[in-house]
Amino acid sequence: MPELPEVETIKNELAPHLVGRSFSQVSLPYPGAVKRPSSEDFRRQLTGRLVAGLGRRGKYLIINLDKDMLIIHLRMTGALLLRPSQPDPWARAVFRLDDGAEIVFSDRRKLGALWLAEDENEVVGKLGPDALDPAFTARVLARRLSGREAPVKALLLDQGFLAGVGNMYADEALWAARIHPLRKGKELSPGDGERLFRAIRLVLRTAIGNKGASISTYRRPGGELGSAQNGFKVAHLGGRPCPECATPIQRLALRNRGSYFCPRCQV
DNA sequence: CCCGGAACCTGAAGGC
DNA sequence: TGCCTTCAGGTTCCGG
Repeated sequence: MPELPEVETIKNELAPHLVGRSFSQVSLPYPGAVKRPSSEDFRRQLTGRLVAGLGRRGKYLIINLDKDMLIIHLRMTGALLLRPSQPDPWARAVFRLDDGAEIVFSDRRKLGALWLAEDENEVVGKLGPDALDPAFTARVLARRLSGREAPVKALLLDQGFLAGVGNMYADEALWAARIHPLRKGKELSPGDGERLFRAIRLVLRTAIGNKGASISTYRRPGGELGSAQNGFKVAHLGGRPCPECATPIQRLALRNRGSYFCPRCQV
């Protein structure tokens, strides 16, 4: 599932193909993928636009244009693929560039979303601090945790609390910080908060270095897999021994999501 | 504001 | 073999 490291990888690998190019043709096999404006206006207004640069806020990819910006969220199964060799049955939008290249927005479950916006805050305005933004510090995290009754895992998944962390990396960060996923935000000590902050940064940076995690459908723009999943300690590893103490990793359901943790290390 | 649950989606996997 | 249920989880919406 694309979380911050996956979107960052896609941004980095797509940029050389996109920056300085313009969109010569946009087609929408699934117009429902466009959230704003209407799919017809989206197509018309995007055609001919020049790409100035790529950015990211949380899990949102932001393609800055000479006017306006194209914002893409991949949700669960979305991918942006360069020149797919086979016809893609899950193509929801196809962007042809002025050099003949094609970028296909492929999304099996149709949960992904596209916007054309004048100001990014129309789309990402309610996000919390980006997990890799220098403005996000241990002090900021501690302040945001204070007084919160919700389980810390639920807070990490709330993009209004912190933008970029999803289910996999929340589990990895909580394991690295030795914090049980059900601990309430307000019950975390200053030491817990400091360890959690460092764990979040380390886990995300390591995953970016490994070009993201291909747990299920994630592919990089060239079709390659990421390798971050090979370094996972607990995420999706129910029943396997904890790398620290060999206790079997447990799974619990939190908000309809699988949460993996070590019942001995994480208290 | 805070919290938890359902809905949106489709394909894979498992039970019987 | 085939039908049915469950699971996968990022986000938004809604009710308490």
